[in-house]
Amino acid sequence: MSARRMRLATGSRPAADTPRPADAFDRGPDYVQSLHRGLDVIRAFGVDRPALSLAEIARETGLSRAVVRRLLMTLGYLGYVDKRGREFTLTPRVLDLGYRYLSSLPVAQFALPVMERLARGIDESCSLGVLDGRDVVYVQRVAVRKVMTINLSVGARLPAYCTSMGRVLVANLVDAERERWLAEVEPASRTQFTIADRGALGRELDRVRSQGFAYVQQELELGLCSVAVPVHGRSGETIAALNVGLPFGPGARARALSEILPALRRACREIDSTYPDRLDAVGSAERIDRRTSRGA
Amino acid sequence: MSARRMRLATGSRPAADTPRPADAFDRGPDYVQSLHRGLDVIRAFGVDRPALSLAEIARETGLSRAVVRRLLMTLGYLGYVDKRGREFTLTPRVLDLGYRYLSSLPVAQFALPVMERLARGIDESCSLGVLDGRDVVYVQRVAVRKVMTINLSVGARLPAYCTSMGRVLVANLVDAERERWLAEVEPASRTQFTIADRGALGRELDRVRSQGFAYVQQELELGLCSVAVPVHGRSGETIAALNVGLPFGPGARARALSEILPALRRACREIDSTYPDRLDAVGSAERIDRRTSRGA
DNA sequence: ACGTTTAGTACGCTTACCGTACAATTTTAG
DNA sequence: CTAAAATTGTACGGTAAGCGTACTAAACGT
Repeated sequence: MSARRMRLATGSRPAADTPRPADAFDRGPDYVQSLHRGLDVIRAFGVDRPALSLAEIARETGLSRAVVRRLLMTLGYLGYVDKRGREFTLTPRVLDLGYRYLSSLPVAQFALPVMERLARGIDESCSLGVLDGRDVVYVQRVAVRKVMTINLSVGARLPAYCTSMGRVLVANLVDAERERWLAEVEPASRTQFTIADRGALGRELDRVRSQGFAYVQQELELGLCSVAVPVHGRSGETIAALNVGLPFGPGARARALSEILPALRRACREIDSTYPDRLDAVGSAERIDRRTSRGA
Repeated sequence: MSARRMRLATGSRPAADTPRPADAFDRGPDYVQSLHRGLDVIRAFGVDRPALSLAEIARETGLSRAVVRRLLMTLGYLGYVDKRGREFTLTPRVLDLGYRYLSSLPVAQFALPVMERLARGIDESCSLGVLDGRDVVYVQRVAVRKVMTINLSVGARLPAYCTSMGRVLVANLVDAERERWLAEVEPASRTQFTIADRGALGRELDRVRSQGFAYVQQELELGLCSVAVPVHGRSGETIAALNVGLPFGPGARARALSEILPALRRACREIDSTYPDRLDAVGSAERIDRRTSRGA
């Protein structure tokens, strides 16, 4: 019996009894297995695995070789993967997919020139990020030469709980979502300074919200600090976060608060006023538990 | 009768009679419809369509509403799309897909710091691109404030035939592929300066290859010029192109050739020497005709 | 209030997909 | 250099996963 048939058993609608944010997606009867599997094949590739063989992908994804082969042939036919000998690689075409998202986020475009000026002015890297579940995702970035241990570019992800942008974004979620996020977050002590306690994190979020910015010092990584402020949409809701990273050292905090923060605020006002209409999507914490099993 | 059954009729292997580059993909018996359709749903979103309703997507993709719904539910379940009211939007998660490709292209990482120095030195924007079929795809970019009519970012695409990076990349393809590319290109006169003649284009490509760089003046757009040089992998093959754009004006050409070109060459040598092993994929023109029907 | 468009549900049909099994090829090991 | 191991490619029967039509319900526009 098909999974879809279950609908008969359960009766009518899937009954949104859990206080889920209105429009949630179940893995309900409407679920296309092949699409899920195909996307997982793409995700099998990554930083440390630029080229994979059929068998490797099959092992990686837990799918049968026959299935992986069909999926790869399809992706190849569509131009998303290339084959050299027995190795498969992703093609620039998959970038196109991601680009769809970026170009549907106008603020990423409008912010760029402002970010360039800002980064030059203070000679530190500057990024724009949005929230996706537990992570901050970088949607725009202007780097300056400084050699940092962390090399981030557009599309990169960092845990929200220990980054300045993450805190700003979570702090400005509507109450219900923030609570949900806090309840589900799993903070880890990345350094000895990381706030890894749920309670303390909650209090910090309150503070961030009321003071309108987040300053994080060596919580993600030793030697690294950052300040972030919220970027607002037309109707005032937070749609992104803008941050500046700086090396830790004596006076880092003072510099962050007295020099950088005001510059960030100015940049934000510019962005807020510059861009015209579409104010869309900061992303939400809703998605937190709807991940594919083979997470992150 | 299933399409896969056809294999019985055709006998053994699909017979690579056409002089296709060794490992080509057919839309053969191994083809997963749902994956193709699902990816098309993602591609339905774009610059001018950040939020779409079910019916709009169905119209856009030519799929039945029931199918689109199932695909959207699946994408939603996996966290690739969000739903607000009746509108669907892409989430930052799709960026993750594109990011897989970028991070599997090491040169994009290694080039960044070099590009930053270069861009600052000459105060002009600098980009790194690879070839994908008929297009150049931007995989890294360092912009400077100058207001250009064209606003490019990572993931953007431009036709190869009328851009400096495109010419460099095509010029350095192996002979067979370059011929193929030339035979299939459909040049259009984007400005009165565009080389829109196949023969002239072929000659220009030869020149570009022998001289080791491409200079393009107002062929893509009036007021815009650019110079590009090839970036090499370990084994000497061209794996990307590095370019600098500059505004057109009297002396633009002179400046491009006497000031910018040497700087580009220097930057290239740095990149060539810097990065360690993996030299992968410049992308190829192979994929040119394996596009989904609802192309670019 | 009424027609029109859109979203959601139901369900029978079948094809598109699955996975096992086998053959051909390449790689590793001894 | 040959045997064993691993990987890719091919074949094919079974079926459930996905399809699309048809209908209902809700939302929208005027």
